[in-house]
Amino acid sequence: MAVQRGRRNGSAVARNLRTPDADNAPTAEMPAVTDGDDPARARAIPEAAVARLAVYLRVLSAMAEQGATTVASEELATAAGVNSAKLRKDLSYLGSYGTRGVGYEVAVLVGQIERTLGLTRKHKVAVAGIGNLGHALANYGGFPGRGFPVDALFDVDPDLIGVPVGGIPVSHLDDIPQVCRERGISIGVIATPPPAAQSVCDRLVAGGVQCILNFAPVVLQVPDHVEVRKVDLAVELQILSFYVARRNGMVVR
Amino acid sequence: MAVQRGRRNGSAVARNLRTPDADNAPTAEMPAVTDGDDPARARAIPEAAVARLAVYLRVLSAMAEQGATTVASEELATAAGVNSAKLRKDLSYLGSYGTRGVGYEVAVLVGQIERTLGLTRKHKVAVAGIGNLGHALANYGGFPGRGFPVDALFDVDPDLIGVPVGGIPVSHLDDIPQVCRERGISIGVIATPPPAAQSVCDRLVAGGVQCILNFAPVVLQVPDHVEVRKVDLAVELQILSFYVARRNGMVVR
DNA sequence: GCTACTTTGTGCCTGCGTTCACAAATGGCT
DNA sequence: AGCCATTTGTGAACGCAGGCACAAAGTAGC
Repeated sequence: MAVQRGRRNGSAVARNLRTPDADNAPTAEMPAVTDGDDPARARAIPEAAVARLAVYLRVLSAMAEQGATTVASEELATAAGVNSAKLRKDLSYLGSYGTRGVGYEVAVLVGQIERTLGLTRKHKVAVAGIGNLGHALANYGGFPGRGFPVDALFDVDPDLIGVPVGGIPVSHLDDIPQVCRERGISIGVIATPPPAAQSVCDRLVAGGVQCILNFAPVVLQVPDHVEVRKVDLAVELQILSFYVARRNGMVVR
Repeated sequence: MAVQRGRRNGSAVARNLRTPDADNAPTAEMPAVTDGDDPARARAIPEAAVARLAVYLRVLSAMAEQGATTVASEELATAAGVNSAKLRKDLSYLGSYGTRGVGYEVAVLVGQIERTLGLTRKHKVAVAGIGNLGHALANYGGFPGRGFPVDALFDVDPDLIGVPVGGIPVSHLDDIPQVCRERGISIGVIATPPPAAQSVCDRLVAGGVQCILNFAPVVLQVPDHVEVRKVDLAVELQILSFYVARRNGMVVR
C-alpha cells in the first residue's frame, strides 16, 4: 500500500504492504499469481504473500547473522510483524521446509525464499531521471537487498550526460532502448518528473524491460506483459493525512 | 510498495497505497476505517479506497488545470487506471456529489476529496536521516502533493547539524521530541539507516508525532495510536524480481 | 409535458485473503 | 519403546473488496 502500517507490536500485524497497493499501492489489487505451465512448481502465490516473503527474508538474514540456526513460526512472525498462522501459510507456498515440533532451519528458509523470489540471479537495474531521487537511488550502490546492481543511468540534462554518478555514467533518455538491450537490463526505475514518465516508460519497454518501478505520480500505460509497481510519496502522505484528520475529528468532536 | 501497518500496496502501493501497499503493498490487510462517534460523518472508508482517492485527486487537479469543469465516472476511471464501478463506489464514500446523466463537477469533487483526506489543513513534516534519500526528500520542497511542508530535519552527523538543507537547518536526532512539539510536526519521515530507525521512531512518538512514513527496512514497533506506513525499496525490487523469475520460468521451461 | 438517453449510486454475487483451530508429525524424556 | 510437549501444515469459516448489472435520477429533445 501502497503500500503498507502495521499495527502495534506484540499482537502486531503488518498492515500495509501494499499495497498495496497498495498499493502498489497502493493500491491494492492483488491478483493471484498463477503459474500456468509448470505443474511441478505450480505456484499460485498471492502477491501480498510475495511482499511478505521479502520481509521474512530480511528478518531471517538478520537472524542468521546473529547465529540463529533454527526459528519457530511464532518467533519469526512477531519479528516480521505478522500473524503466525499467516506466516506459516505464506511459507507453505514455498513447500514444506519446516520440522514439526522444532521450527524452520534458517538457512534452508533463506535459500528457498531467495529461489522463489528469483534472487539467485542478479537483476540489472536502470534508473531514469537523475534528479534528487534518482541520485539517491544511484548512490545506494548495489541497492539494499543486494542482488540489484544499478547498471545504467539516464537523463535529458546535457550537463549530466557522461558524468558518472555512483560510478555509472549517465546516458541520454533517447538511448534507453539500445542501452537496456545491450546491458540486459531487467528492471527499470522511473524517477523523472511526471511529464516525462510515460515517454521513458515506453522506451524502457522498447528496450525489453519487463518490470518497472515507478516513482513518478503518473498512471503508466504499459503492455500486458510488463509489470509495474508504483511508489507514490504524495499518496502515502495523503493517506497519513487522512488518518490524522480522522483521528483529530474523532478526538475533538 | 510495501507499507507496513497499514494495509500494498502496493505498488505499489498502492501496491500502493499498498497496499498497499499496498502497496505498500502494497500489501494487504485492509481493515475498514470506522468512525466511531460521529454519526453524521459516519465513514468506513476502506484503506484501499483512500489510496485511490489520492490518485483521483491528482487526476482531477490535472483536469481542472486544463479547464475541465465536469467529468464522467468512465472518463475519470480510465484516466486513473481503475474500473468505473469501483471509482463510483469510492466516490460514494464521500457522499453523493454526482449528477446522474451528467457526471461530477470537477471542483466539487476536488474539494470533497481534499476535505475527506484532511488536506484542508497543512501537515508539517519532519525528515530524519539526511543521507541520500533524506536529502532528496528535503529538497522536494513542499512535497509533490503540496500541503506537506517540510518543517524540520534531523541527523546525527555533527557536520550536518545547523547546515540548512532545502532551506531548513538540520537538528540533532536527540532534539526530535522537543523540536517536533515546538513546531507541531504531525508527520515524521524516517530515512535513516536501519539500526537507527527504531530509536528515531521512538523519539518521534515522544514528540507527539502520530503518523510515520518509514523508508528504513525495519519493522517498527509503535503504540496503537500511531500510524505507520512503510516504503521499502528492497521489497519492491524483490517483488519485481519474483515476476521476472516467474516469467522466465514460464517462458524457458 | 412526455419520452428517450445518459450516467450515477448501489445491491448482490463472486473470489481472494486472513484467521481459527486442529490433526499430523517430530523430538525429547522416561 | 511409548508418551508428552511442541510446532508445523492446512481445511474450513469468515470477512472484505472488486465487478456486474440494474434501478433511480436527471437532462435533453420533441
